[in-house]
Amino acid sequence: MEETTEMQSEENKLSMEKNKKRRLKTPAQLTALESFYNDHKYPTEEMKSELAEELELTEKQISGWFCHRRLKDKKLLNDEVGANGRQDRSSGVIQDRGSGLVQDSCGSTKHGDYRYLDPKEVESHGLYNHEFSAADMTYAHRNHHYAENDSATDNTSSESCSSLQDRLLPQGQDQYDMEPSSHLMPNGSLPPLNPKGANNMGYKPSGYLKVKGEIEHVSISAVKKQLGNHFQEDGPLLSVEFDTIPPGAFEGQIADLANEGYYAANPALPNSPEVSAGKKQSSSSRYDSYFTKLRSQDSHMVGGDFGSLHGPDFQDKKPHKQINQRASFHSFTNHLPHNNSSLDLYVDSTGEASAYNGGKNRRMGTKHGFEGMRSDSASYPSDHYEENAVAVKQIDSLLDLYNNINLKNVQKNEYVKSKPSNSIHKSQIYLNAEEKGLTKRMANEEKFNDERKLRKQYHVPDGIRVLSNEKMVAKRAKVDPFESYDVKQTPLSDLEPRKVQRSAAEMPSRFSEDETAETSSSVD
DNA sequence: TTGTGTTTTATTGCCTCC
DNA sequence: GGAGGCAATAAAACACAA
Repeated sequence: MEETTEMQSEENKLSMEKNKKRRLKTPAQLTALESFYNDHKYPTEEMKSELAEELELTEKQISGWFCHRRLKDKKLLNDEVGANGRQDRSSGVIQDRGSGLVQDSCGSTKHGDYRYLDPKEVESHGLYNHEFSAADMTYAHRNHHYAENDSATDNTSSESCSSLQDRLLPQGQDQYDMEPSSHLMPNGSLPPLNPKGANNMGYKPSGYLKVKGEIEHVSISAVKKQLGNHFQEDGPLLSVEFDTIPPGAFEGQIADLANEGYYAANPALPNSPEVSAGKKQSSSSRYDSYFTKLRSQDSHMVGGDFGSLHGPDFQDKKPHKQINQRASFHSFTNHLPHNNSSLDLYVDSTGEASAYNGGKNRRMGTKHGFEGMRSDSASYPSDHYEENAVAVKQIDSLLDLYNNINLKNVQKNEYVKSKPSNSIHKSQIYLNAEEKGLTKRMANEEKFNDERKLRKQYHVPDGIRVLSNEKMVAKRAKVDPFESYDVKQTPLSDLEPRKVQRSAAEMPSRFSEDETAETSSSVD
């Protein structure tokens, strides 16, 4: 009797061990899932089964994972909103528009959260592919108008179609990178932050926040634009405290606007940080179809040669910004946390990189390009290396499959033609992203090595979550006009070190606690 | 080493839509 | 009624400080 019980318990034990209650997804699986989630938050059955097959998981697991992933996104977004709610209420009319955006990133339809689009609808209707409805196009067009009007301070990411941009910027990373001044105050100091958000979120502000930041930036940049040369980057912070508008400032800009469209001719303000120059350059050229194409591609895909864009001054002033910019396109390959360490990173002049993670266990890949990506994706404990290599191949094939599908649609779309940079094949994007990804990551790693612990604490795959939120917000907002604005919340990876470095006493007195994050986005 | 907090995974129940 | 999704919950796995 007892014997049988023992035997049964033994069997149970074995069976328990065999079917562990909880099995952690392998890093490779997570990478694949995250990558896929980036593009498809609501995968179809087909996708799920295929994914399940590729990853050797059950469809149930896949479904569950996606479900929880969406919940996670939602929760994070809610946290973000909660942490920044007061700021939202203080943003006036423009903010109202922003607040109209739905916070929920999970696409729950039963609560009527999404007044614009159901996420499923978005996906099934191929918003990615820009098959907008008339209303969508109207909205997008309006948005485009905003983007164009703000292009004087806009940056290279000012493509009006956020979804396209999302496709272009799988992680939305380059947006941050293209916005160097968002990380620095005009005097080179670090902008104040929203400590609460930085603390609590553990990842870059995204989605609603980003949109909201951009929304505010519209007004700020409009003022900047109008001020033109009179705008002082090192002056009082816009939206917080304005200098008296110089006499004639508006006339001059009106004339400029009349002559040059909305481009506020203001080349390279003396004190203007790279953004101004960079943005203006990129935006001003947006209407030159050819150069737009080139620059757009260059900026987006190559991360922009900011050295040439901004000249040596900029480089001298903000060397680490250059690093950050070079590091644009933190592609989807960088989905995994903990693989950041600066200690042994080196990027030589050819862009070739050697990276050995000084952390626990991540040995980074050594080459850029796909190899870099793969090694990146496979930068896990050695026992996962082989597995990762296989999985990354699987990711490639999966993403290619769906990306190609999307690409076909994208290429069909006439709208895309006006946005050349957006029509780039995603695989190409990935390729470029991968080329840049490693250097960027390494640069970031070098830059943010000190905060590695903090990041680890949150298990934040830097790009993913942010992009996911952003993408969702953008989708639901019907391609928010301000998605294209370059104003971003400074990535947490940028924020945290500053948070550490800057004590409260160092904070500019004019920043209230709530203003910090807001202003940091507004300043640039 | 241990306790504690956080994250991730799995399960269940309920709701909505078809 | 079934499918799919969300929300709540439990528990394992993990990270980290003492």
